[in-house]
Amino acid sequence: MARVRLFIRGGVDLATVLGMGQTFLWRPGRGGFFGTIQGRAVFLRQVDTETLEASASLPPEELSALVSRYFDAERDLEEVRRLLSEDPHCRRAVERFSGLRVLRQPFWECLAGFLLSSANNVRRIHRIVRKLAERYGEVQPVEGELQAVFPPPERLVDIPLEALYDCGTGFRARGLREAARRVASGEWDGDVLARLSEEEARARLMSGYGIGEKIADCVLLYALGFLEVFPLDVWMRRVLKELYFPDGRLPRRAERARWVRRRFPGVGGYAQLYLYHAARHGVLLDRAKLV
DNA sequence: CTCCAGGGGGACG
DNA sequence: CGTCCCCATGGA
Repeated sequence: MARVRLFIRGGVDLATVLGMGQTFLWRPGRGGFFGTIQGRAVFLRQVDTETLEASASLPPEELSALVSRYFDAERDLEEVRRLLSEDPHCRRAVERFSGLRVLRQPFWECLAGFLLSSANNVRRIHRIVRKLAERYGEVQPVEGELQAVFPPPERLVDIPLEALYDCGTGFRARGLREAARRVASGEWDGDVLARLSEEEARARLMSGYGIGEKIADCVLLYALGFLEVFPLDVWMRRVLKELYFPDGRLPRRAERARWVRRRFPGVGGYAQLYLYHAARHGVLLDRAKLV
């Protein structure tokens, strides 16, 4: 069992980043968080704003590299925050919430999580993911506890849909299993997709059942490193309508993607992350009025 | 009971 | 192109 400390450039708010809805693989416990990275049981703890401590059954150098990549630890957030602050609404969100980061998650675990996100809520996505891990994932010891990791794609390929339903997946089971097949067979490979153009990678993901533009964009952003991608979900539709087009009418669906790309050049993913989090916490929108 | 949750597919006009 | 309904499920 190795335990390492990592420096996260620009800082990180661990509890927020792990719980806000860009990953669904973490549960709080023992003053930190237990979860899965790349099929490994990992324990994470916040030491100070720029320091994390990580434990796992791995050589220290491998653990360090795994977690460092996960948190995109070398990214210069000051530059990102500076660019975001040019937009008044993003600026408010940045001032209110420091320590948000776009994670760089393992491809399969990210894809599975967002396949389960459709017409769902964050708490229940967590519950479904945990159920799948408990039922089909390997149990690994970490930090004095036994942690069930999220199952690799090969493990889900032959599970009957009814068994997945029983974990609470609902109608998302078909898409999840089909995606597991493509990843297990090598048809979809995160390293390969990450090297394609944004458009080509998105198109390939959208060829999968249950993966439309929004879910594809979340995977491009949170797993494949396309930081300019701005996922358009229900919250962003509210934000655009209330904040950016308060009088006029919302641009047509196809128009919105181009609009956000031009509005937040190069940092669309961070812009979306901050707007999403702020809106959900009633900082930019009157949440009571909308929900 | 209805409505909604970080959607998407299919059938319509 | 847009709009409608359906897809499971649990909480408000």
